[in-house]
Amino acid sequence: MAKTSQAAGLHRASLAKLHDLDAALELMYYGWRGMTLEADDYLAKQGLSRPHHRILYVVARRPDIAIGALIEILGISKQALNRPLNLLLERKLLTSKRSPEQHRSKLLRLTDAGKRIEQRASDHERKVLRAAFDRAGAPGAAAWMAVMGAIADNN
Amino acid sequence: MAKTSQAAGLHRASLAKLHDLDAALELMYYGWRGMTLEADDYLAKQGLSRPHHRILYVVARRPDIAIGALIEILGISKQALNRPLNLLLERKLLTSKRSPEQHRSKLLRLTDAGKRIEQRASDHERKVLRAAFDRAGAPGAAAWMAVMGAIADNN
DNA sequence: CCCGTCATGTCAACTACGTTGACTTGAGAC
DNA sequence: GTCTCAAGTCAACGTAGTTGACATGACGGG
Repeated sequence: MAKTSQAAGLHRASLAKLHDLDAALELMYYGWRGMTLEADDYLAKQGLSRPHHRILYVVARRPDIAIGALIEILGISKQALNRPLNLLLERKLLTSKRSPEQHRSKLLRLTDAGKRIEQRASDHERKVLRAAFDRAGAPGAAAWMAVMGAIADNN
Repeated sequence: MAKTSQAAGLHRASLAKLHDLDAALELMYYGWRGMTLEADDYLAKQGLSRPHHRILYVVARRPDIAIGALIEILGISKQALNRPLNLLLERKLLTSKRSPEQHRSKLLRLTDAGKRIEQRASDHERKVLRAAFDRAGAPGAAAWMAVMGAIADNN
């Protein structure tokens, strides 16, 4: 796994603004990085990375999810899922059991160790968001959510 | 170059919220994707991808930037910069000239074709932001900027 | 004039993350 | 018994990044 850290900093570059929305555009870039920086650092120390976290995050919120459903949510191929998923199983951060009746699908679930790592990694991200929301106040946070929703739902 | 497109859609998955900030966390993820989806699609059609766009974006805002400075802003190694940069030069989207006095550095500049592609790709991203800001109104947009700034500057 | 340094360029080897295509295995349904 | 479905696996590939080592050309000083 790569050294995703980069020493945690990498000051925002100051570039001339050619358009009125350039500042916003760059904020999206640096915002993503600001949110994920510490989490990626923590994950790297565990020998994990973002794809592993994505799996842990989804399984945490959908216990007993089948592999096919996980593939669909993550939007990657089963071959791409294979490697990180197996690592998580080997490390016993996830368990897979065959469903009692639907014996052809496997149901994924976090172990306690898996839950701990998922929570700590996500906590790093939530901590950053919480600090920003606290500074902005509830109305600011609500506005942020509304704008992000509109951006996310662009199709 | 990969098919970054994925048919432009990939509905947001509905996951149970374990924490109050999970919704915000997911919005950051899907927001980034929502903003970049069409731009990546456009770039893929030009046989380019995100790293190329990052180069074009920076050079557009820092004409006559030297390679070393570009490397620093992008935060990647010169070896990593090499491939995409050379492609852009070959395609004549960028020009490089040696500086008159400081003859050891090379100065990068966009050609007209480079400017056009940079602008169109960035326009796709700005279009998404503009739509979201229009829906939220000026105060909402300002709040979004403030929150994103706080998130980005987390260290 | 030579030497060191600086900016750039390039080669090789590696890791990670993703793709497509082809094939296997095991379970269920008819 | 055959067909289908979920999952697993293998091979080959593309792209994006890394580190390490080394070459080249320009400049500055002794």
